[in-house]
Amino acid sequence: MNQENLKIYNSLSGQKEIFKPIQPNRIGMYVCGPTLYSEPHMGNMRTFINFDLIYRYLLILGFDVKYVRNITDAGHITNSAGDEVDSIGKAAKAAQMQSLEIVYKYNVKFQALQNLYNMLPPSIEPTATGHIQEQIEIIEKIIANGLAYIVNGSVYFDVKSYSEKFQYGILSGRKIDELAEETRDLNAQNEKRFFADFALWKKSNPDDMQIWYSPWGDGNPGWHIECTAMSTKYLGPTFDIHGGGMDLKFPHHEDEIAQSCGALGCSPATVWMHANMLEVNGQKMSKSLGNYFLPMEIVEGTSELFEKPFSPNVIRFSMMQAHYRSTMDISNESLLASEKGYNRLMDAIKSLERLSAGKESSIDVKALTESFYTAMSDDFNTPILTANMFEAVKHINSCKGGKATISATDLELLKSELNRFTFDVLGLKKEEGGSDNRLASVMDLVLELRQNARTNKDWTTSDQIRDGLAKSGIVVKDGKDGTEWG
RNA sequence: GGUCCUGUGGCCGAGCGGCUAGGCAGUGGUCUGCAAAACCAUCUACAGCGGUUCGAAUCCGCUCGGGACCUCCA
Repeated sequence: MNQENLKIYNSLSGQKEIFKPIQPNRIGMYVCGPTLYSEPHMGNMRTFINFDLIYRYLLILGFDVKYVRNITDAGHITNSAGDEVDSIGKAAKAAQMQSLEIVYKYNVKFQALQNLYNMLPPSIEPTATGHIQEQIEIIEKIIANGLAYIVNGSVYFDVKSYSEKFQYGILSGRKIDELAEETRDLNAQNEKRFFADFALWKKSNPDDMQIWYSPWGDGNPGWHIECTAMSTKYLGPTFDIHGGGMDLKFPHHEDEIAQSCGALGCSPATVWMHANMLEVNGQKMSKSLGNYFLPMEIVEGTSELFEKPFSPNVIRFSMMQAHYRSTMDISNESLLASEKGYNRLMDAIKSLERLSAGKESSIDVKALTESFYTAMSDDFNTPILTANMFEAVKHINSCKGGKATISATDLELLKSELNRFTFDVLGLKKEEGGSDNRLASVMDLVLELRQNARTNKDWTTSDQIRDGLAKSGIVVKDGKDGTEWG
């Protein structure tokens, strides 16, 4: 399996396409990151975990990937009704903090969550406030191209003029005429000439928490312009992959396309990828519905929705059992099921290390490991990948039980590929432990004593040892060729 | 109201014209001092109604249900 076989579903065309990087072997990828006005919830994390998976697999295929994920730390005042919706400023006022204090606070948490869920750091995590100048420059270009207008210190994108040269709605499939009918009565008194116009720069209010200077007066950048400015700066006018949550498709990504075309004359990305929503009882997890929970609540077991704590690995694995383009329902039951499956996989990987090779293999190991690549190269199909990995699990267990065999070559192949896909692609964290030599020698002694008891059919003693160890979290399993612990 | 997605067995979740994934749970075995695990076998499916086709969960139409976006949102 190689780079040429990779297929990716492109939201722009609505179909899977063979992926062709703009430059051979190199990929520029931009993913819309979080707005840090509160702690990211599990739904937010799903998107980032999915793009982490995609990033990881692209690396495995040997691409040189530049992965840019922004941090939105500027409040945006872009509501079409003209209302103030500066979420960061609002949170700051409520906490009697400054805007960047709020952002910093939640950024620390976000970075910790990245670690917790074993996400690789992007190549760059640029911030909106660090790129005000770049945003102003893009806006100036759009104005110079006659596709934006200034009203009372604010700048708006002129969707009607834009539509004469470009197709507004190309990504989301929306048509301006249809949009018009629905919203015509919403907000009549508005600075905007046309309801679909959106703010590139918004004049500040006296009580704004953050204000920047611009050629048009003091104000705030519009919501969409930061992504255009930063993606252009770090990846160029057109790059390979632009990703984000499904809910950003319209208007955010649509407007990004308009801004890039309007300023630079070209669409920012050749491939658009959208990760689908995490759901609770069939409904999108969201702040406003209140059906969300925080990543730490589930790991610590403090959420009422879950009867016990679940490890980040289990949560991540459970996400990998759903496709990134499908909605995923998370529940106590689904995590319990994933936890058992996860343990099964991990046990098999441990068993694989101890497996001894036979003369030949009773199954086609090469075809099996190739199926891992086939699954992932088909639009990152992790449910198929995990299904195929469980085929490997089954075979490992059969070998262990003496009902199947594996050759030395195949054993090495399976070891390297299964480990690669488990840890490097799915991004499950290797569990530490087992490296403590002192514990290992103590356990050898304890298990020897227990074995003596078992030989003497002294079940009271042997069970006492097993139960006692269980209290310390050490599980003892009596197998055919001796006792395992872990 | 508009645009789009979706409805798979007890649960989660793939497949998207033929060969009926996978995980969890259930049932019956094997193994086992017991336990746990594992292995083998097995049972529950493609919302409904029509149509296209030699053949449909998979394509088309209608009906019913669920959801997303259209306003900040991962």
